[in-house]
Amino acid sequence: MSNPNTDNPPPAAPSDFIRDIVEKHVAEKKYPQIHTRFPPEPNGYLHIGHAKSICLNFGIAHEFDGICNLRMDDTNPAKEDVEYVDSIIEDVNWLIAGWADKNLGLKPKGKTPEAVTSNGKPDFYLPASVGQASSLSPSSKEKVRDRLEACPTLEPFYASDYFDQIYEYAVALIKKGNAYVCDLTPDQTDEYRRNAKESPFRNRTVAENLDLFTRMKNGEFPDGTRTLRAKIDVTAPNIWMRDPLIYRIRHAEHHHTGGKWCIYPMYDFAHCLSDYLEGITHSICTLEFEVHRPLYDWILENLDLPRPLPHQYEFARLSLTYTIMSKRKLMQLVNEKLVTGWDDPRMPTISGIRRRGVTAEALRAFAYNIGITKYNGLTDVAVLEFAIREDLNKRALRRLAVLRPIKVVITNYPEGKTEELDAVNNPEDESAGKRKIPFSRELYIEQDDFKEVPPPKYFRLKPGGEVRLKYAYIIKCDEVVKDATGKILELRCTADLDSKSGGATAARKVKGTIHWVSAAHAVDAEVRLYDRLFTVPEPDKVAAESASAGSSGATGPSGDFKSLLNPHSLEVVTAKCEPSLKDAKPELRYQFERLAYFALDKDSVVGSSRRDDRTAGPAVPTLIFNRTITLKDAWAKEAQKG
RNA sequence: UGCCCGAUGGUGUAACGGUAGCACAGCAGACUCUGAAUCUGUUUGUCAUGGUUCAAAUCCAUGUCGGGCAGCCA
Repeated sequence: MSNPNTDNPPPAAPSDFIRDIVEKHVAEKKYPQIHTRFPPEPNGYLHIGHAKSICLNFGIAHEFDGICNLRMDDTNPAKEDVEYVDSIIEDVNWLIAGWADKNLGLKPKGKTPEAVTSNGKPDFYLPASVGQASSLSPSSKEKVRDRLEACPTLEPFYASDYFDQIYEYAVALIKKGNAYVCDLTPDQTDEYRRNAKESPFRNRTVAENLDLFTRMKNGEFPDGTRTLRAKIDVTAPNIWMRDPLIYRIRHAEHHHTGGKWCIYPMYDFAHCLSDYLEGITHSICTLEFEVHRPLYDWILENLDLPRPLPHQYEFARLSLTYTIMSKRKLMQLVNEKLVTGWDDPRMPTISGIRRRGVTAEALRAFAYNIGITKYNGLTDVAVLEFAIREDLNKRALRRLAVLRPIKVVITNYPEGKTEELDAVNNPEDESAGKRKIPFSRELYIEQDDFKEVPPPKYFRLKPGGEVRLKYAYIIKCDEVVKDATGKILELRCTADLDSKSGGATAARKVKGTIHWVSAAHAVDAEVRLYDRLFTVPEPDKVAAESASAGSSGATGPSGDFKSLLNPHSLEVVTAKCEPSLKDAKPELRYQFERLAYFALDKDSVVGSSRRDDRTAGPAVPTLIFNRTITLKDAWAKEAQKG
């Protein structure tokens, strides 16, 4: 769980066209219970676009007291892997934890609908129709939950668990004369379909089709030599109704079913039936599947399945500025080591976002804020950044840390003296309490907080100028000490020793307040300063343009989005931190005052296992912070104007 | 090219025949021991043209623009 400090109140449930439909169905009592599903293909890591879908599907289940199944849409063994299955489970659990985890549909490990059959029928996890529901008690919902809770080892649903059923449905379609085995090559199939021409194999007998399909299943034919096609209408204006393929031959090991199958159902055939088998009521997907909906309906209707059938609804996928969402391109970044992995904090993956320090609450608030429509828009990444700052502002512990130090000597402060000053942990949350920070004669301040030649409106430290050291004294810069090259070595300052909190001149107004760290007490930390991964707002668009414009050839045929990577997306510094940061905890969030929000990276070694006993070589920082996001910086904007 | 879908300030969304609202961003100011947060104010919008109607962002028609699909991927 991501529970740093405060539990922010959940945002108000949003309203959108899909929720309107669900609400109407609930009012009509059309279904015994609302049942959605989140069906990723395990061929990559989940990204923030999936987070939108997760929040929609689980949000609906949560708001209407329903269930949302997590289902691996794993019908293509060539592209899928257990690594992705595992990451998907982790990411979904993280995102819904403490929110919709009670609405998560899982199943007993190893069970399939067939495996739990009690009367010869598949045992649906929730009623798939009103007719079947009548045999269930009104508390069917609780039964489902009881069943889930009673089983210690639960797992997500897998489309591949239904391969037996789906196969039987295909046979049923053949027997009805609604499907046939086709021997056309891929190229021929393509050509026939484009030209609305019937396959010469379209009118094979049922017996012949049954025989051929059985032999396909038995592995008698090589990949690509035969397919099973639904017999619909090759002249249909919608391409997907022109006798679509529903099974293809793939002699491949499947990550979940192993070597059991050498034929695999296509998405269109597997998906609607998986929805049906799980008793899904609202099958929500993105816009590109809209043209597939007639096929979705056709399959279920032509199998004469009991009604009401699941229904498909489509919404616009998320696009974000300065971000790419294509799994293929993200994988390219990983494979070519342009980032450190799928969970690199610069990646738009859920795992990357999490590692960066963003909380699940913030991500959910973002998903709620952007809404659900059928319009293909481009959301400003600033909306995400706002959600992150809003969340972190409320929960982050304030700390003093100097990223790029300059030494300051307080010449009128006694050598060897140390004071412990009170500092507030979180001004947004009084219950977070206070801590002590040490003050002494030699300090570090931020390089940015001193200017020998200050620009207009600069109210930090300058020669002869005064500034407040947060929680400590007002100091005045008397002297700038430089080396032969003109590099600043240290600033010599005097403090107004009465200006500390409670002191005689504590109320004196100085325009600037800056952060600092006592040099003798400072703790070093590696700080990874992340920035956006791309330099342009629409990397996909630019890449596409350079690709099409580009017989110039320099950027290559795919449009080289990699040339748009921000070379400054990661900068690593060694920061001087106040000593309390020694005890930083991975589950907490920190604000280094006046700078940014940070979270401990998983590479850190913290607590009692800190490697303080290191003997050889330079000290390797064991404290590693990731910059989640900077504070808003009005001064940067002001300085730019000048 | 065929089929499908969409269009409300800079961006994302709401208004479901009856006052065009919210959020982000921007701008200006107040406050501030974080140039943060908070608070106040504020610029900017119904794709176009017709039609229906007492009344249209909303219904209809046409056009324009944008997106999707045309894998034995999902």
